[in-house]
Amino acid sequence: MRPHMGVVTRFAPSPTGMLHLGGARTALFNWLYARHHGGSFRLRLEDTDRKRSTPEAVAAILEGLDWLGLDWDGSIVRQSERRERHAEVARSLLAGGGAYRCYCTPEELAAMRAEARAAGGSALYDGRWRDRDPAQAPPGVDPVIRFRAPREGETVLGDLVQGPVRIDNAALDDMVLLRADGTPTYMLSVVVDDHDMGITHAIRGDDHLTNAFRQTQLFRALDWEPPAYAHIPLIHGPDGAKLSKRHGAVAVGAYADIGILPAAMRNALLRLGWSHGDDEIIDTDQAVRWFDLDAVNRGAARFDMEKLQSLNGHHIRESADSALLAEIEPRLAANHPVAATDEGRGRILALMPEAKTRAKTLVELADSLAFLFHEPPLAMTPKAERLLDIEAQARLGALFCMLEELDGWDEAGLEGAVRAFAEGEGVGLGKIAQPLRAALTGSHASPGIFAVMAALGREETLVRLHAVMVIAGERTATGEHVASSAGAEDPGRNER
RNA sequence: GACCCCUUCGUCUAGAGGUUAGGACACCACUCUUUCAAGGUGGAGACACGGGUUCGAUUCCCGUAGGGGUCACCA
Repeated sequence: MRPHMGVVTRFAPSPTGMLHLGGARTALFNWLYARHHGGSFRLRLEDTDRKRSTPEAVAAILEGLDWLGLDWDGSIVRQSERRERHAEVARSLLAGGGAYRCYCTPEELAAMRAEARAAGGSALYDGRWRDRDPAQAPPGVDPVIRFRAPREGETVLGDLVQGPVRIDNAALDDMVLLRADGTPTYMLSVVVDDHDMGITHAIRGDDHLTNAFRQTQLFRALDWEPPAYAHIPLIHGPDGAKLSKRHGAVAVGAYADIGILPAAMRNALLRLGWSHGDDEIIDTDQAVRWFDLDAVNRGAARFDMEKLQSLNGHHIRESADSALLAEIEPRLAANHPVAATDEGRGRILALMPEAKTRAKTLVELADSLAFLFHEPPLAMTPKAERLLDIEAQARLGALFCMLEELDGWDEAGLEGAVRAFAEGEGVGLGKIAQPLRAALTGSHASPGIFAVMAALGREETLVRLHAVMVIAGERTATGEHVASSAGAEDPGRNER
């Protein structure tokens, strides 16, 4: 498809809950389509159900879109504020015979449905007031206004994703346009607003497919041109069913919390149902350039957390160190105020190039760097504990003295010095690096040990090493470890 | 139940009437290596089934099965 300047898309959530994965992807596709064609992307809140719509949900949706980086054009349209316009359209339809008053009570309708279902059919309104004389209206019943839908023939939808889809008009009933209290229903509001807003393309979930037929009929009755519809497949949970609260983390905010980058989220959502050959890592500029509806799949997709994390890892690695620092600084500073100082930021930045190749989420990234701010003596993981055996402690003592005398303190110099030290000891580098890692980080796994030493700085490195030696000394003294010939009060000094 | 949609490795997907059916995640092995990752190399792994159409179908058509969606004075 060629860029089409007149494109107007919209994301039209009903503010009854969080912005979930499905809605986020619908928003993304509408946004991408508009941006790709140089058109505009509008936001409309479908809050005609006053009982279920909440300001909290509105806030959550806006926050979600903001996080995803999906900006809309123009002002937000609140459907509830357009009630009068909707009602007016319904009245004009009524005046022209395109709609009629129905005096059925909810009980009557329920009975009708039960009957239809029992007879093995679809639970449709049978149109009993369609041609009935309003003079027969029962007293005291406020009528609803129903659309006089065509009963013969079929309605064909040229869906941009699903292709041509047709349905017998007999399979559709006369939907309610205006409730008994005079408020418009969703079905009416969408049509009027899509028309008034000049929406050219309605991209939405597959679950709206049957609505499209009804809406198309309404458009025609009003003598308006319906937008082009594109019904994208739903996102399913791991069990293959439509995503819902019971699937756990479906609100986009939950992904922000676990440290997913918006760029990664967009990438993941984009690849669910849309593809561009074998491309997997797609940034937003490319997405805008490449996105079009003809490459959208028709089958539903399941959301894969593992793949999101992998994608997130890629996007983290491609992020600037300073951007990542800004992301994790608050997370780190919550437990370690030093992290928010120049000194702290310096340490984080020094290790960022190393750390970012290892993290799949910002949470992991922050966690992997937290040791920088732990106070010696460091808490040791069991594996780290095991690395610091008597022999290792002795070597660390000797290493401590060597490092104390070392000129300069940069990564390359440290690496050279420690390698030389290992050689002098007649052991592989691992025999030195691992205990050293345990002593400096409290863990058996960390970024490269020389980068860690450089980031920590000479003083802190020595303090941490010393702390380990002191503890070791105390343990030997109290007989906590079986003393070997190397075990003396201070392994460092003993070696000398 | 009625109507509508869908069906390629476990998952997301590419693909063409004739391909060794490609990639990514996950998995396994090897490699790199100071650890863990990342990276590199390799491996295992799919066209739901049955009929057609055709010289040839995984690809086109029709069924079947399976999955999903919709059937409100909700959106």
